[in-house]
Amino acid sequence: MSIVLLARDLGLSISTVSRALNGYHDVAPATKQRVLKRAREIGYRPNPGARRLKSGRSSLVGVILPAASDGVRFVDSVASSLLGGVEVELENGGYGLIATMQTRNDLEREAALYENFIKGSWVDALLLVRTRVADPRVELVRKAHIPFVTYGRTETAEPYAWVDTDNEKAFYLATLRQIEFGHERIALLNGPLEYNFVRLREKGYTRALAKHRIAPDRLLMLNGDLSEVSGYALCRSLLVSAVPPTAIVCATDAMAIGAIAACRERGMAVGHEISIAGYGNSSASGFCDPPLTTIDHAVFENGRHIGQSLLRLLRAEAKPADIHYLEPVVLVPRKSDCPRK
Amino acid sequence: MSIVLLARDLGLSISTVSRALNGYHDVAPATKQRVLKRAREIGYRPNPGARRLKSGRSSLVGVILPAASDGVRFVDSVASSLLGGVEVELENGGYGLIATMQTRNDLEREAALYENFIKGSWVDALLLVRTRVADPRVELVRKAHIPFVTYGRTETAEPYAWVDTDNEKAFYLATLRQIEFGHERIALLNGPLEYNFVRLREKGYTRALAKHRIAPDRLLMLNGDLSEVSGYALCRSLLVSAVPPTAIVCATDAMAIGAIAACRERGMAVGHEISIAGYGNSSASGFCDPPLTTIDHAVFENGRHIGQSLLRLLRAEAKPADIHYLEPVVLVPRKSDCPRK
DNA sequence: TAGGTTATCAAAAACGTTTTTGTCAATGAA
DNA sequence: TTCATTGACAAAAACGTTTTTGATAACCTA
Repeated sequence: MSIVLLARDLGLSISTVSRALNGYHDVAPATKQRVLKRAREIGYRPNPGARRLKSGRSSLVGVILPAASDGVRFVDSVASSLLGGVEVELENGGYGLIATMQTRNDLEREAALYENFIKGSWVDALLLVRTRVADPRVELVRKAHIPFVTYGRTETAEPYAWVDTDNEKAFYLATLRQIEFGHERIALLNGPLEYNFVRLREKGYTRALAKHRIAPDRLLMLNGDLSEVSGYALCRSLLVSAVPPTAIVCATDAMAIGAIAACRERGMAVGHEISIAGYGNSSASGFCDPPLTTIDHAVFENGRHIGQSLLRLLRAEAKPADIHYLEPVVLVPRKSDCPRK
Repeated sequence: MSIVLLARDLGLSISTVSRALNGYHDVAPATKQRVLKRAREIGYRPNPGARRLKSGRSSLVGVILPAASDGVRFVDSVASSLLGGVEVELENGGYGLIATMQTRNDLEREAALYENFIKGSWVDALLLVRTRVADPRVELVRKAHIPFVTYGRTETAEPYAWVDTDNEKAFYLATLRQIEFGHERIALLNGPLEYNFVRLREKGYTRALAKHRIAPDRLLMLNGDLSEVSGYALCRSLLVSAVPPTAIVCATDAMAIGAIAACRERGMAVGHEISIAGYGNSSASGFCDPPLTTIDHAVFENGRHIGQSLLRLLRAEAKPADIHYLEPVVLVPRKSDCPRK
């Protein structure tokens, strides 16, 4: 009964206080100031439940953080920076960001989780992360008529708002660099094919090969999870093959670090006898041996773009079809890749 | 107006439907089943806002994820596993977990954020992570009379519910191992002293030294952030000092990896000429060169303990003073540390 | 001066639940 | 048979907002 107390304290009606607080224009400037001042003094905070119940709005954007499965730990990789960027922008617009965890990743539970989140009107808009090639969440959320932005693209007929890193360009650049180094047998250590970014990285890789008329070799395109263990295991299998690659581009720095370990184990000098590149410019990438050539991209900035896009959608300043942002990438040359021997 | 529709559909009163749904005992078993069945068919979900408004309860536990500052990125380090464990347990108890981000970490904003979260009755209980030695949040939350569990301990007079990793033991073990290797000049590369776990790690370190009557040397106890960069810089400064250490224990694997890089740069063979140990058993720790001797602890299990504790508190099955759980640690010996030359 | 605007505020009706207080019949004890 | 008890349901009052609709006075315009 907080707003009634505030109203009583001020000698005003509840409605006037509410309208003053919400910035309506049919309240006298002087009164408005008086209300605002007293509200601050008294420490009044509108009950979010009541507000949401009445208006249907929560001033909150939601994100469901995917389970840490397949070694693809979204939370652990970029979440901190990305969500930080989102939050910072949303805050400017008077919105908050809340996250909930998805502990299992079977499709049914996922759908139920999203349904609950939306139907419960927890949030006014949604951020979808770690998009898959065919992602049922996009349709599910669209049907709920709630604004949403995806981090990463997906295959769908209808237009939708997305922000993505230029994964294709990244792997085009990384692969091209190996080709220019004289390599021809270049392996790709990639992630699970269900993820869209994995397809895009493969696409960039094959495009670079095609440009130089190098036939892609299926035996050199391996998929694991994105972890060090996986990078180690896949690289190991490559090295013992009949015709091992002379260069390896990896989907993550973690995989590259695993791959480096595998090479070291076999006595191969990475950056001399074999060429390896990673992706992500992780904090460790500059400190492994040899320092990793990798791809850098501004995750925090990406988060800010997402935040801004969400705001524009919420304010109906833009249609989903208008919101597409491809974050540029930049290759960070270090010592792990090298000309062909 | 969803429950009224359901009630109308069933030919029952709203109150009976509500009581059936909430498991009261003054509704006939047959009626209860009928209500439950129809509710499921119709896909009825009580409006969380209305429920919260009326009952004051949200069936939600909240956690505020600290900003990624000082290189101490909570979200990126253990959050995924920890929160996963929390969520899994809470789910069993009919509770959910929501998180929000803390983008800045000045004290005022922090207090305001927590105030909002609590006063807005967003959550029924709170999880406090990354505790500091003197942590104003504990008092703040206690005053709000809301159940809470801290991950990590803090210095406070009143009893409170905590779950923590045995940081002291971890560094006691790691340091002891170096001593048994014959080292006497053992450095500690630690984190910001404001964090409680940092103090505990220092305590474990000094306790091991004391046991063997080695006088702690302030010049060997360095504090940085917990990143690779910091480990690199601190280690570098140690190596050029008058009497460099022969062993280094680090507060994180990341720091250890930075330290290894610094040693390599100066041509020192880690695991032969100099001994280095990390903490956390990160996925990278097994793949660096040399593989890192480190401390392992079950973060997910820790999360589950937190979840269970939260549930017991919420159900008033336990008092905060009864809830103390110290997670055991285990040393993982690898190749980065070695007997004194 | 009369009629219509506008500026400022208030009354009251929701929003969808939970919970308190009844009601009414059936049951048990005396 | 009578009175208290119990079992199963319903009525109605909140919870704290937002929003629609009104009301009043002051201000214009003609």
